[in-house]
Amino acid sequence: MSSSKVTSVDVARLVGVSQSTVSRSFSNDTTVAPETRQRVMEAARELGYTPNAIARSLVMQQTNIVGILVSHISSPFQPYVLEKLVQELQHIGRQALVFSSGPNQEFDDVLPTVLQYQVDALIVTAATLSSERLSEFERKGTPVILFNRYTPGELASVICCDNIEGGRLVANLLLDAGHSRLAYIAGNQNSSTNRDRQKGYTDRLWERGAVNLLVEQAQYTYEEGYAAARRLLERAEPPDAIFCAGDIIALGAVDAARDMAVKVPEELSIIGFDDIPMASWSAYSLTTIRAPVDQMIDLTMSLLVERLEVPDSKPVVKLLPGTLIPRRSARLPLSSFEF
Amino acid sequence: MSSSKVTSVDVARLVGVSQSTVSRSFSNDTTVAPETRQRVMEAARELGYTPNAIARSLVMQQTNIVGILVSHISSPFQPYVLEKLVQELQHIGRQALVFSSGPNQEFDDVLPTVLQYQVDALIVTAATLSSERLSEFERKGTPVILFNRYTPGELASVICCDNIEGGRLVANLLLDAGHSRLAYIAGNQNSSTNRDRQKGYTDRLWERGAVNLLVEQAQYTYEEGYAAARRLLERAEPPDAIFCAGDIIALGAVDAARDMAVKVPEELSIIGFDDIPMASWSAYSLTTIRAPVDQMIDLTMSLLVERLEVPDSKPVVKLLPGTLIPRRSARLPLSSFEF
DNA sequence: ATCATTTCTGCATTCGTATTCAATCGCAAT
DNA sequence: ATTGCGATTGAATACGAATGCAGAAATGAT
Repeated sequence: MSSSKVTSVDVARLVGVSQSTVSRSFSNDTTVAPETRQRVMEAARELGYTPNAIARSLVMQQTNIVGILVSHISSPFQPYVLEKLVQELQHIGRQALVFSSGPNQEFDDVLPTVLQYQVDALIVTAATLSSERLSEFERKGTPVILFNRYTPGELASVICCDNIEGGRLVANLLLDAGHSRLAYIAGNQNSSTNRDRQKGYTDRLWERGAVNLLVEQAQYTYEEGYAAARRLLERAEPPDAIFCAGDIIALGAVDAARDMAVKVPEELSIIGFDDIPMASWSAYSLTTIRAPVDQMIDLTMSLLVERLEVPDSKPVVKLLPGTLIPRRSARLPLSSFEF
Repeated sequence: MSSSKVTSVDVARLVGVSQSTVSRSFSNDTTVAPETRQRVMEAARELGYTPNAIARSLVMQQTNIVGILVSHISSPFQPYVLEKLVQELQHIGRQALVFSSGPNQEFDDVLPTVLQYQVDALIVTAATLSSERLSEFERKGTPVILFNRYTPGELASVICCDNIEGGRLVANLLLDAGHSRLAYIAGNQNSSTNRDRQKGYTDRLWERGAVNLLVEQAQYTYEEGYAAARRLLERAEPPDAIFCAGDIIALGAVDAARDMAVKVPEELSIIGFDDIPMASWSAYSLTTIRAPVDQMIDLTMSLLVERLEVPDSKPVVKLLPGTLIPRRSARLPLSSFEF
């Protein structure tokens, strides 16, 4: 039952040195007599002293805290990203302060709080952020990185899968394989991932003369994917290929087809996007476009470090190509399997 | 390009009042002339002033930050919990500082950092925490809540599904339905969830005279569940019922059975634990024991608030019963379906 | 032995905000 | 006009650690 708060002053008193010396003992790059440092450390252990990161942050003008804004962690693409980001941040000695927009809570509501906590940087994954808000961070000198979310503008860095190109790739594949009645199941309407995937897909279809596209709306959930696919398959002229805005939707679509006795891929090709873990499960074996998540995270971290350590670094935009993961949910041209 | 750091002093200067008045204007329960407060707020907006939560934390001796320790967010039970916790914390005006133990990084390594950041409380989900470490928090007066992790001892509060009783329930169900060659696929050996589920299951089997139990080890992943189930089914005398330490393992087991042309549930019953979202997917329709997650989270939050606001509140241990969710992956006595 | 250098340590201040205590003002009652 | 009271406000200090500057001690050079 030692006193609940032990400060560097207490340690100093016990050792018989000044508070400065205690402070210096705890930072590696300062000059303290080895023997003194050791006595300080011993006393610290004895008293149960832990440096106060809050106080340090105040004087150092740097918290070592990075904010992470997420929405719908539950969507299976996110947890992996979040976990990795948290771990990588720990790795470079930063902490992750995580904010989430609830179902009906807009991000702009939580941003004031983020600002108050003096985060050194902010990573935004799959969320909508108004540019006025962005500029508040910019003005404060806090770098913002949009992860897998592409918004034009120079206020923030962007690390994103090239969703437009990915959509085009799918269009080409499906047409090359001879599909003729194409469909798209969209994800959240205000997400940039959905917007870009849809745009690439439909643009390319249009360019190649496939103009009759069926489109259904869904949120990024299994259930909505299932329902949307059902609606498509119950039509008089059901599609023979469905591109889904995300894997989670596609998995629902696969099950919908199975439950309606529509053979995948013989009668219906289904292609997803992201390559979440479940896509590879043997019950699904989902053909999909893999977003290079690990690479994106690596890039995010190195960009973060640069923006934190190089004073005049500027925001950067990086688009990374997705790659086809051919599995068994879609009939594709043989050439797709060649790598 | 206004100055990157605006403080309450700047606002005070602009309005022509003292810093104290600015500070008071931003806290609700203090007495400031309404007209003055308004002028302060206007000036604050004009300058882009945001209160500095770090400085406030230092003087208030309270950060409003709650630490959350997670391991393997990727295991599908966790993201939902994490998201909910983060949102609920926001709801009561606290932030979540998230720490993760990497694949080979023990928790004890990150705890010093947690301590440094002066979190008001700590929530630990599914991780191992030595009791020496726990006592450091206790000594500092920081409440610790173990979420879904039961460790004897009075140093921390515990909110946990009653895994032992859950395991017993499964044993009863499988025996009542007439299964005779029972198996268990274990999860991480050092997790309390696995330990307790296994204990309840095997104890009850033993009590009822079923002594020939097959056991396989796995981590909490689909792949390891798949592999473990394969090993079981390749035996000379394969089991006719498998209880898995977690749903994610069970899903792998279902797919393994399917791939080996073992009919589920006709030839093999599979029961999981947790009721993760995928368990209800039509490709699986997994019979499982549902951990009352929402209830657990609600309890966690109210307990947290109590421990933060009531000075002498003591740690609390709460065990909540799991409930059977009968689906189509197991043959069960008819009575199971009656609710 | 003297002075120059290096190494180490203490003093005092700073970071930005909350809060105690005392001062001031306006206004009503006497 | 004087006193008293409540409502506002300002001055000063505390929170805990980092750091520039200047002594002090120790070492080395001459």
